[in-house]
Amino acid sequence: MYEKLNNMQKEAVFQTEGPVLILAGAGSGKTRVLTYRTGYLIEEKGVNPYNIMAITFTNKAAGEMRERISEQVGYGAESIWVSTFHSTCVRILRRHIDRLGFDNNFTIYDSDDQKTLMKDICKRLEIDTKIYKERTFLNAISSAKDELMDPVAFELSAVGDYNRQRQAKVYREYQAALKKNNALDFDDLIMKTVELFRADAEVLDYYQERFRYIMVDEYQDTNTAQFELIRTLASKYQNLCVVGDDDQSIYKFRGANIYNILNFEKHFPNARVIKLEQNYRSTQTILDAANGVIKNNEGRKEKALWTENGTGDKIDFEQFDTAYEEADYIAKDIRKKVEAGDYQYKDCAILYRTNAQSRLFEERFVISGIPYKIVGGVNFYARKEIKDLLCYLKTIDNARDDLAVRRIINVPKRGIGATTLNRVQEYADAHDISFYNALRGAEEITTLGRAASKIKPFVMFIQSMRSKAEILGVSELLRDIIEQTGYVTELEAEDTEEAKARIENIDELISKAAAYEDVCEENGEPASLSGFLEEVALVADIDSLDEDQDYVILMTLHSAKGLEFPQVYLAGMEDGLFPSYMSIVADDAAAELEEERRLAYVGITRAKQNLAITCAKQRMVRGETQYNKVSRFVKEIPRELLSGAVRKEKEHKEPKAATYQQAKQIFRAKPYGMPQKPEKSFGTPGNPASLGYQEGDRVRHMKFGEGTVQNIVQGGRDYEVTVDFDKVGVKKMFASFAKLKKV
DNA sequence: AAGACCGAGCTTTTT
DNA sequence: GCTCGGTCTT
Repeated sequence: MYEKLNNMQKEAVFQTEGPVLILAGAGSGKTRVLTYRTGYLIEEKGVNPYNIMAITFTNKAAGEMRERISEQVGYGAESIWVSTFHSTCVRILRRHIDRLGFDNNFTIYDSDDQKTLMKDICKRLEIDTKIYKERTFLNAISSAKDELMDPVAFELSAVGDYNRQRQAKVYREYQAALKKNNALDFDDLIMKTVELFRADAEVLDYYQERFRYIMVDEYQDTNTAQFELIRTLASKYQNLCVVGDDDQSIYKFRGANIYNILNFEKHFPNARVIKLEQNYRSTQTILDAANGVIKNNEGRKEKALWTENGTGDKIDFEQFDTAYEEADYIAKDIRKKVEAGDYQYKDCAILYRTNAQSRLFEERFVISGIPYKIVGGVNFYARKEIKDLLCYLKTIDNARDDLAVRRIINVPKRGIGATTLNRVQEYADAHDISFYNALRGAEEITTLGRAASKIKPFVMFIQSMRSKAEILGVSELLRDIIEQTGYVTELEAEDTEEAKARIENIDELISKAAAYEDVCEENGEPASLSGFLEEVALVADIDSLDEDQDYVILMTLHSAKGLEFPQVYLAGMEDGLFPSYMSIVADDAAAELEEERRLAYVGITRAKQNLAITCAKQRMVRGETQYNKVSRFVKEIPRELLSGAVRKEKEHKEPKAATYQQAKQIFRAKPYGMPQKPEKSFGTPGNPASLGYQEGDRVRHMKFGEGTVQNIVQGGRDYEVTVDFDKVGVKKMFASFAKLKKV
């Protein structure tokens, strides 16, 4: 079965002992190598699956690897530890963090929580957040943690630098507050684990013994803390295999240390280095373009991708006058290719530099009725209604998380305001107890007066939920919270489309909780509240990509790493946008431009068969019109690889404002983008009767009011309905979005 | 205490 | 252009 591998891949698979660096170019079959290697370890080398660990960055990658390993290995695959850096650390910390003075049921703070906490701290330290931004402090702290620098070390490094000394003070307070709340932020997860290993030889030895064979994917993205974690774990047996591509290192801003991969042979002098350069994904044209771009970077490990896949089509390069036309072209191109049967929607991906660019495409797709899915942007779990409910769960689970308690104490409104909260906080500080415990003894707080009577029911409620939590499952608990707080009832009363979307999200949360319980049951583990909260804290948007559903995928270039699509559109290839203006004017512009270039390389190499590169001469950025030149990266692609017309002629300049307004209407109605499952109306229009109205009927629209249906035409995958509204006149709209009701 | 109103800042990327 | 957060009003 190893005959399926090329010679270099075989070498990588068979080299099981000692440190190994696999330099795997884009699309060179590294996942295959890792899974075969795992199989080889178990079947040929007799290694116990229990002693193997594979670490990735995203849950999606971990899931895929787990799946492919179980196909490969069969028996015993489930005892291999395959997971992300963050969840690995959480699993370890849940068992042992008490040795560092935390409770094992700590909560995990996301960036919203961090900011709230930071705000608090700045207030307490009397720092004016108009001058010194919370984000700046948090970034400084995050970088420090990436480098394993604790507040003491930070302070030492700040000597003579007043600004840095202030940051050190904030850092110290911030850590103290986290500890008081029994909470960790994302960076702490890694750093505390390293700290634990350093502080406790017994624990370290246990995990070193357990993880005798360690594999790390996307190694070029590890930061110093992650490197130290891996190095420490592997130091006993030295069986460390890392896979990465320095050309795809795109997370420097997040602390990724490219020297982890460039200097691997220095860290592990007896390391074996294996290069995988044969590409199985793309056409030679695409690879030539990618090589043409990346070769302009210095300080990289020399590699040249090649393939046996054949030349393939040229790259379609198009420049437009405006970003609207760009979106329009891509939408039409996708439609054309889908209707010709060349591709399904899900074979197409639009990649861009910034999330903000997604909006134009979204508007265009809504109007054209093209199903799409945007990855990134506002995370499901960051939405208000979801966070509110999760904070109820957090409060029930961990009474020491003051942040969570404060968030929900007046949601829904209980008539408890800022003044009351401040008085409770003062009391809590004075008596050195948690916020929640101060609430429990509200009668004792003399300054409160009558407000104490409003607090009592809240405390009673949490207490009762706490005892229920022992018996109820997470989903039942959620339902109970919703029921008793009247959260959904309140939303129903609002009776707006936005409120409905929120309710849908809440339903989705309940299903996710139920799904969590099911999975736990299957695995024979107890479904704990903490477990659910933890899972929820560590999911990224990219994890929700579902390959079974047919939609065009829109995402940033960063999110696209590790994925591949038959048809890729690189949109907004303009100097100032990509490479970003920030990188062009940066102090270390040369280094930043190299990072941008790697990002371009990642983008190009996502394409399997077809690549289109587009840009616009003019686009709106932050309400201002910008005029941009074609990206320098496009110019680095050999000209003969490009085809496509530079669009000069103005094809039917339809009144953009009108369609724009139309799209906006639809937006207002559906503020959260696509539903989780694309609506039926996308694929199969069904018959006109399913609309529930016909020509001549009186209908009501949520924005336009009442009107008379003039015409219903089947247009592609949906019905186009023309309605004469009493107030606003004749409008054409798609049935699936208009949500017309017969009156 | 709760809702309305207005101005600032944002947009590089996120586990 | 839009969103968030702060202030002002009731």
